[in-house]
Amino acid sequence: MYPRGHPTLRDVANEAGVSPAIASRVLNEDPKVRVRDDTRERIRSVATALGYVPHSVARSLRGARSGAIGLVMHGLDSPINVDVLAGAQSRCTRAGYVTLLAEAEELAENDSQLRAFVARGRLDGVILHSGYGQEDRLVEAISSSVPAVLVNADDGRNVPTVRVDDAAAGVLATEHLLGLGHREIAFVAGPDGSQTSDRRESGYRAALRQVGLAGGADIVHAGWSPRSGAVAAEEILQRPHLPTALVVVNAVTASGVLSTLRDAWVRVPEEISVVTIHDAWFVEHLAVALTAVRLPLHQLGSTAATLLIDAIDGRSPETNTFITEPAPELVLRRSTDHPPSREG
Amino acid sequence: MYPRGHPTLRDVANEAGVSPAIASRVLNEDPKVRVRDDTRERIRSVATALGYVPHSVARSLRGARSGAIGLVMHGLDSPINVDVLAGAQSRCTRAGYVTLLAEAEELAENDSQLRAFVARGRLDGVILHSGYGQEDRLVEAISSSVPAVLVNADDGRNVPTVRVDDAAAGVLATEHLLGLGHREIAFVAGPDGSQTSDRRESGYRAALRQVGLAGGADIVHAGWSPRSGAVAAEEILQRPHLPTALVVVNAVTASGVLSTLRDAWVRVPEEISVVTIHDAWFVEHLAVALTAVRLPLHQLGSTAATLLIDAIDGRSPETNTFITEPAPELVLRRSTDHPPSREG
DNA sequence: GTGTCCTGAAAAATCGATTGTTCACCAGGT
DNA sequence: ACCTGGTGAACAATCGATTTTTCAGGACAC
Repeated sequence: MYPRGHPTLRDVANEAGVSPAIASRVLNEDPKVRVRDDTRERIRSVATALGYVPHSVARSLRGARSGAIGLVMHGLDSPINVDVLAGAQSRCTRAGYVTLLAEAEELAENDSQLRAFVARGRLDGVILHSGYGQEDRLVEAISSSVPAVLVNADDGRNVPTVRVDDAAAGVLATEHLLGLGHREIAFVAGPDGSQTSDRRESGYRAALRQVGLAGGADIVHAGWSPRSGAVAAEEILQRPHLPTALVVVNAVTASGVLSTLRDAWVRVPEEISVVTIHDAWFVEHLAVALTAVRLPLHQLGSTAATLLIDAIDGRSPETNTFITEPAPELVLRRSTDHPPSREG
Repeated sequence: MYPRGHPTLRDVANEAGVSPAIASRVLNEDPKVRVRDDTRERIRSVATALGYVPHSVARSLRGARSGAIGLVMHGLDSPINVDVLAGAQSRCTRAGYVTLLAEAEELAENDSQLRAFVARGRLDGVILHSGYGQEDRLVEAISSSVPAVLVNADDGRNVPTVRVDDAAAGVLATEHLLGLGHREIAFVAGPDGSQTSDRRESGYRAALRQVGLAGGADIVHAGWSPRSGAVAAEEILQRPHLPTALVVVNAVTASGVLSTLRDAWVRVPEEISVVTIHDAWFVEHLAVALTAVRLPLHQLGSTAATLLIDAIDGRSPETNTFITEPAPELVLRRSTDHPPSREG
């Protein structure tokens, strides 16, 4: 081994009896350079023999590229966004980038963490999982330092944005219930300010309007946690008149809703139908196997990564992209059926 | 703005009429240097005015530290390990490190990804989520390049290892069932080669031995997926004689087990009790709210990070650490009760 | 014999910050 | 006048790889 542990390019060059310059070009297969075959061979075999590994930091410093992409996610410990994360991570990795992971809340609260994350030279670009409201400063701070792509945000900033068709998903879920004969359908929404929830809600409203039920919108506010879903369900159960069906904004929220209904001995779907948006892995294992709208969330992540990489490579990406393929799709399970008054 | 976008230290120094050397020392608050107060002020205000941000890559090159820690996880899209990931990520971030995320399978399969990840200078250390078997090459490749801490692996390598007390969790789950009067208890195990599963199984066996049921061990092999749990449950249901209780190695596997039991109209816990190890968020929302052993997985991640940071700072960490605080704990829910023959 | 061209490779500058060494200047002592 | 000492800051080397520029030496033509 060498004094400081790893052999450097200079060590390889010395050992091969050439200059670092020519060693660099040979090892990087620079086509614009003419080298004798035996020299080329010698350099290569010395590099292998010494176990030479390029120093990524030195390379970045000179090359102005770090080969790293930042992933800023909400709620790392929540299962909601793992698909997006996995899709983005996988695409970045396959493209030869390494990925840096950060949590949006931490970054927004802690300036020194934010600075460390976007420190110059560290990142070639950032994928910012967004649409949670109240994140203008973060988006601004990040997108002014490095190329960025937003995931799930509404458009309206001058930063490229990618999202799935949440409104269509809301329509699909609601039309399914309408088709089964339901007319009293409540929407269990996410937290205030969530653009994702708002778009799904607007789909729900649109579907109601379509059948002339414009005034029938019935919104119950919850959040992204099982607990908030449970609270919303309790609220609904205290009404004198139950709706015959629920559209729940999200699968995690729905898990809380279903558990509360089970504990209150309200039968699903006999007494009340439930459909959710987001076909997560666990929905078929909940208290009742849950009918859900499948969204291409993995694609969402990977497409965001693709767009970002385009931007890094200098191709300016579209500013507003919908993932339409595969299209949102209803996955039928046990939790939806005709409303009680019309059963059979 | 400056030619290449961001002002450099030299720009700040020029603007303030000093040398880069003194600017660096002032901005880093080097105590060993004497500077007049007005000079100090001038440098600081120029830096602020110009919006100077240090170039992390240049700093790393000189300082031999990158300020980055690698997190290598199994199954990023699986919910099993998010707690560990979140714990490690959070601890690293708070300590001022950024975190690089990679998937163990990808790295093991793809040499160029592995090389990009452990390229010299990029990482100060790696937390390697382990214990899945068949990963010797990966552990070797990583731990020979940078300081590393293994999570969940058996010891026996010369790499520091952290884990929770899986055996104790297995004992706890099994003793709970024994205490309820069960004597025919099957263990639904993880995949072959999983050290985590093996340790939990050994706890199960130990608890049986403790009450003189050494020969009563009944192992059904499954895996980490809901599907594998479902298959295992189907296998059990085809027996002429059902066990009265199941210990399931993991909550995700258990979700498949429970769904299969529900679909086969086998009542839990009236006909069969089920307990799982790993009190994930969703276990209370499954087909039946599931009794589970809570493990300090978040702590596991954060302790691994702490040990790694110690190692990076030159303090050699213990080679074999158990997370004992908080201790494994049984969380009682609906899925366990007395066996049918003794009910009441 | 000298100038030109080409090949193959070395030299040196560069990326931006850090850090050990050196240095100019002034006050005070002899 | 001359040396000493301390202050405040500049100088220059360094980290490791990349890349532009330069150069040595042989072949060839005139």
